[in-house]
Amino acid sequence: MSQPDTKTRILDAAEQLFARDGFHHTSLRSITGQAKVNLAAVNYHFGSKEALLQAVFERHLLPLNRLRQERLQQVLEAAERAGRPPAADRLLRAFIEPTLAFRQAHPNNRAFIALIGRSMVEMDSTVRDCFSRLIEPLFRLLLCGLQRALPQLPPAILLTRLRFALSAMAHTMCMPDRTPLQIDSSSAPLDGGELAEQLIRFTCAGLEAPC
Amino acid sequence: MSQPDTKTRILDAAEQLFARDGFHHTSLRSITGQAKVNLAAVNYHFGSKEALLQAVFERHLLPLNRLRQERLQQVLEAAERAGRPPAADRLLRAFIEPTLAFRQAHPNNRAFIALIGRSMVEMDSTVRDCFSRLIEPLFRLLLCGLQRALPQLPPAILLTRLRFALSAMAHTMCMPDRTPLQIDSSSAPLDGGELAEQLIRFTCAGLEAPC
DNA sequence: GTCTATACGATGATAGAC
DNA sequence: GTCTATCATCGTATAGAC
Repeated sequence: MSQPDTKTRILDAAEQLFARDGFHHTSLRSITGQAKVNLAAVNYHFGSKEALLQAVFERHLLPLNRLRQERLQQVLEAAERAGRPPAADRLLRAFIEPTLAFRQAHPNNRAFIALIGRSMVEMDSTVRDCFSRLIEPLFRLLLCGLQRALPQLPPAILLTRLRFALSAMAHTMCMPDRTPLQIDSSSAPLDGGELAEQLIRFTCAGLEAPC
Repeated sequence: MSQPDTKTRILDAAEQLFARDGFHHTSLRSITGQAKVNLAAVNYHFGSKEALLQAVFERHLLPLNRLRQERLQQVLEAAERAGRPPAADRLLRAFIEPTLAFRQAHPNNRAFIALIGRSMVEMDSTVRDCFSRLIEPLFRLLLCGLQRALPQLPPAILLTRLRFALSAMAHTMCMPDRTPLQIDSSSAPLDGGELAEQLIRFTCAGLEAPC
């Protein structure tokens, strides 16, 4: 088996280490060490540590976002044809299911999805701004669909509730079984599919609560 | 007006800068610069940057947690006396309202609550571990109360839903009007009290959703 | 006890030789 | 494209003044 090229080796190492240790706790020296390339190769190929983060995001997030956007638009168009508003749970499902499918498609993808979850709730402006640029068009589409699904909610209320829902989603993606509660439950943790179902049920009930 | 002592000046500066820029983007030099103390004063008074973070947490979180614990126990005891399970929304309210009241008690407290919100969703293990130690007994009490309020939910499901709820709470605390959606809503943002009401309504509906 | 000045090793980043 | 050398800045540690 031939080694992937320098750029790919750096991306692979960075994705894994960013997801495991976080952006700021990952040094370029640890990335280049694991990728078996020279320290300066990162700056040559990507320009900076921050630009490397963006490249890591774009490699998988652009295709994944295309998938989610297609699913969302299918739901919206089907509702349009039927002459009734889309169902909130179908919209949420169109958003969540491709993410889960991607995560389960390959063992390496777990690290990427964890990184995405971290980034959705990241307070650090370096990481958050970089991620926000890539994800916001999709969030906007979801909000637009939910406005049609739940026309009784004032826009400000819906936006607030969507933020609640996205926060819950983010945590589910990055730490399916740990935080913010570290409590060691005696019962077995939920598997990926069951967790996604619970997430959809929870957020849907919250979004649809009387106003 | 006499200056507060060195230790307090460091705590004040650190609290503000940690909340604004995050733990890792705040250098000890910027803290000691703003506090107008010598760089080495941090290590003398607190031992390390991480120990300083813990001191910042403890200064306000220990009293606030006592308040929240009292409120939670009042709800639990009132239900006990009435011979019926506590209401989920009362438990959530006992948790959220003292937090909001503290935040509105003094302008400087806003930075601290933002820091707490950041810490609840913090991926970085330095910040999260330090914070978790202080907050987990309270989370445990809340979980315990919710188990009585919602006995029909299997423990694993309830724990999962509580994690969803806490994630939404965390974001509300640290960024009442911005993230993860940066979308500039045309409608006016909700004020603090209304936001808390929406949060209680959302999380309560999610927790009580059929299983 | 408090505080200051200063130094150390590691980091992200860059310039220039090859 | 790659690598070595170098830089400013980071958290930390310590010696010694007051």
